[in-house]
Amino acid sequence: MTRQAPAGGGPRYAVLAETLAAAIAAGVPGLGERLPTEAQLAATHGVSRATVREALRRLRAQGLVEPVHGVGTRVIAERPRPTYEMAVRSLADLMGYGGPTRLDIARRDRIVVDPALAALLGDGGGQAMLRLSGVRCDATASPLAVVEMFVPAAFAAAAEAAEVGRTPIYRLIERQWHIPVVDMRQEIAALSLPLAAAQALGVRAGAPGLRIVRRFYGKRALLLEATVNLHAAAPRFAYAIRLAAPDERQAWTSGPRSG
Amino acid sequence: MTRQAPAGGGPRYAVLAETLAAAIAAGVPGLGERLPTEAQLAATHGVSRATVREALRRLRAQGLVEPVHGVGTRVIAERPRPTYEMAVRSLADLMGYGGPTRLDIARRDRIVVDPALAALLGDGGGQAMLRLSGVRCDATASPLAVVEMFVPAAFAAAAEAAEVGRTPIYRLIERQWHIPVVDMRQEIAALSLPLAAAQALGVRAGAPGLRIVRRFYGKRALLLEATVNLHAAAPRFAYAIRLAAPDERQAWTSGPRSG
DNA sequence: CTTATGCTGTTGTCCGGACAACGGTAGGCG
DNA sequence: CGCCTACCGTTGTCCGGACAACAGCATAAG
Repeated sequence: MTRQAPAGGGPRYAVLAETLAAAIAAGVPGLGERLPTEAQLAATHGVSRATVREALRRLRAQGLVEPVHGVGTRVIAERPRPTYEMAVRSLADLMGYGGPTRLDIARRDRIVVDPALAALLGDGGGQAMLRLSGVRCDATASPLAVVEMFVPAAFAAAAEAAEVGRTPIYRLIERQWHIPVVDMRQEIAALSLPLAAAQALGVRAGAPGLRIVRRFYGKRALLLEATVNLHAAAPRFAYAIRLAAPDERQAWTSGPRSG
Repeated sequence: MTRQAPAGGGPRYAVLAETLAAAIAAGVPGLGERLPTEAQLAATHGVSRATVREALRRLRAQGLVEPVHGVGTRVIAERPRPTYEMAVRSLADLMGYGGPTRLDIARRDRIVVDPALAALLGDGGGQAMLRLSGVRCDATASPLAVVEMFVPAAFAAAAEAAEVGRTPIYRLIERQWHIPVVDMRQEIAALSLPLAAAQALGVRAGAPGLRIVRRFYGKRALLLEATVNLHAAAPRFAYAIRLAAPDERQAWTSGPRSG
């Protein structure tokens, strides 16, 4: 007899978790209300409090409930929110380059963000910034992207480090000022490549290209870095990302197999 | 006396977790090696096995270790991976359309995936599929994208539902066969728009466009749906996504405050 | 030499209990 | 009436123990 889901079997905490999740989905207790106390659940379901806590841990991982120390466990959602996470584990991987790449900085200059650039970056109008311009190449030194990086004047010192080109600027900022990136926004669009970029990428001017604008923020929407990458069209370049359901999902859609 | 991090205080499991994390960062045990057994850790640190397991649970949440039933606990990373998650909570939000949109299906036909299409979809060569072709429009009925959707023949019945166009196909499949999407891959590239697509989008043939290929998978890499979207260039269309550091981060950079 | 069997060590599950930390409330005090 | 304090219920932490489920290995059987 095979039982995949812990509908009537499996670990007791899984059974209890499913029971409670079903009850919450049915609206008892409703949104914002409190579950019975852990001791009560243990008594009514004939298990120990440790088992109840394990079940509640699952519900918490699903975002259904939230325990409050000294008060109780509140229902904060009626259905589990399906969250997906980037399969890439770091922002660096997010850049989407398959193999190792190198960034050659050709020019550094200080600019003031004019309205046109502010519209592109979505932020920082009138702000003084350091601009780094260069080309990113793959292992065979063929050009992958024309890159412009913008760093607020306050963090310009980070761009003086010798590692610029090998280490992302936001990481240098994090190291020097201890401001971690908590938010990143990315905007991808097609466009006709301007002459200079087309030449650098080895295609004719006006050829279709891919523009990726990334903005990195610390806490309180503090802009740390903005980059504009211009790529050639397919099949020269494609930007691939992968989203996966987090591991926990397997943990609560099907218990550990047995039998 | 205020202690923020459980460096020398706080819950014992937090102290133990920090100790183990520091040891792993120092390379003992190294990547791929195994931690001492839970019983050994309990003995050497003078705590109960339950406390050890709570500490290991933290390390696991950070992606540092992975316990294997009946074997031991292996080190799978030397440093906590900063994982970022899509700020969007559902795959539907991922599509990146700001407002409500409508999809009009113009044609349905059955095809067999030829090598060229297999290369584009990255999968399913020689497979029989149902193809849905149409145009996605925004609220003002101006065209946003030319869409082609491919559904394996086994799931073609899902595309017969009346909700096609309002509900994603993968959701219809999930409802009918109870196969959830656990993996999604997306590939974005620039290209010159072919004549038909250019006309539908109201731009001249050969104008730059954005191609987004999405593939949805169930368990065991089972292809559920593949879509190809063609968009006009900036500023007509841009694909925006946002990544945020998950809440957990706070949970393990600083233990529960006290004092 | 290959296959089946049992043993051993490890993690997974579960129990019952105890005290600490915390939020909210009722009562006492000014 | 307003403020402070003690109390109570609840979750957080921690203990010690027990058995089940599982992977890997050594041994025995074919």
